[in-house]
Amino acid sequence: MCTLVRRIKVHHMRASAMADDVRLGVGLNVRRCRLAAGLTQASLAERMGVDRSYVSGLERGHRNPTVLTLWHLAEVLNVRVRDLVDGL
Amino acid sequence: MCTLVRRIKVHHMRASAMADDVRLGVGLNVRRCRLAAGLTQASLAERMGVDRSYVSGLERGHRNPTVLTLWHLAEVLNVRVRDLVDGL
DNA sequence: GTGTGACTACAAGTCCGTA
DNA sequence: ATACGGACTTGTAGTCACA
Repeated sequence: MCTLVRRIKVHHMRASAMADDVRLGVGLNVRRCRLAAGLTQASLAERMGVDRSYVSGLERGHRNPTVLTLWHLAEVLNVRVRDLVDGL
Repeated sequence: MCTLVRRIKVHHMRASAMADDVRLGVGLNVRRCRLAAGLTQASLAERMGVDRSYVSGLERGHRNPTVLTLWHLAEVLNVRVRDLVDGL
């Protein structure tokens, strides 16, 4: 499981900090694309067919979305998935 | 463009077929990058700290990895996450 | 218009094996 | 060296009421 990942992957940084960075990076990308599209969290959530609170948690880096979720986001935001993982 | 065509066709396809396309797309990208790095599934799995059977299922499009998993893959494969979501 | 904790269902990911 | 499966634990998806 992920405990193994931690043991192996800790080179110079703390594993939990890296994980947070990744999630927050995606969250900020989502927020940037959402605002660029002129959408509120509520309207984005409605177009995706998910709850607004999920979008909220996502943008704040509290969620670790799957590639399927990223793809749904990209569709609604009219961007590529790669734009949502920018900086990673 | 391919992505645009896909986005249009989406309205006429079953949702599960789209999901399969996304998962398989990631799987093929992973396989391509892994072979380019000269790694076996076993060595990739070991370096990531995940089970080898997971890598197998991933490359065959049977898995829906999270962004954290994609990031771990990218690190070990020495590529960017965007390279793993190429074509999406 | 957004942040948050608690919640259930189901998928992510493990560990064992087979071929 | 890889595909594939079963049974298992952990975590994500997705929701809700309330701040």
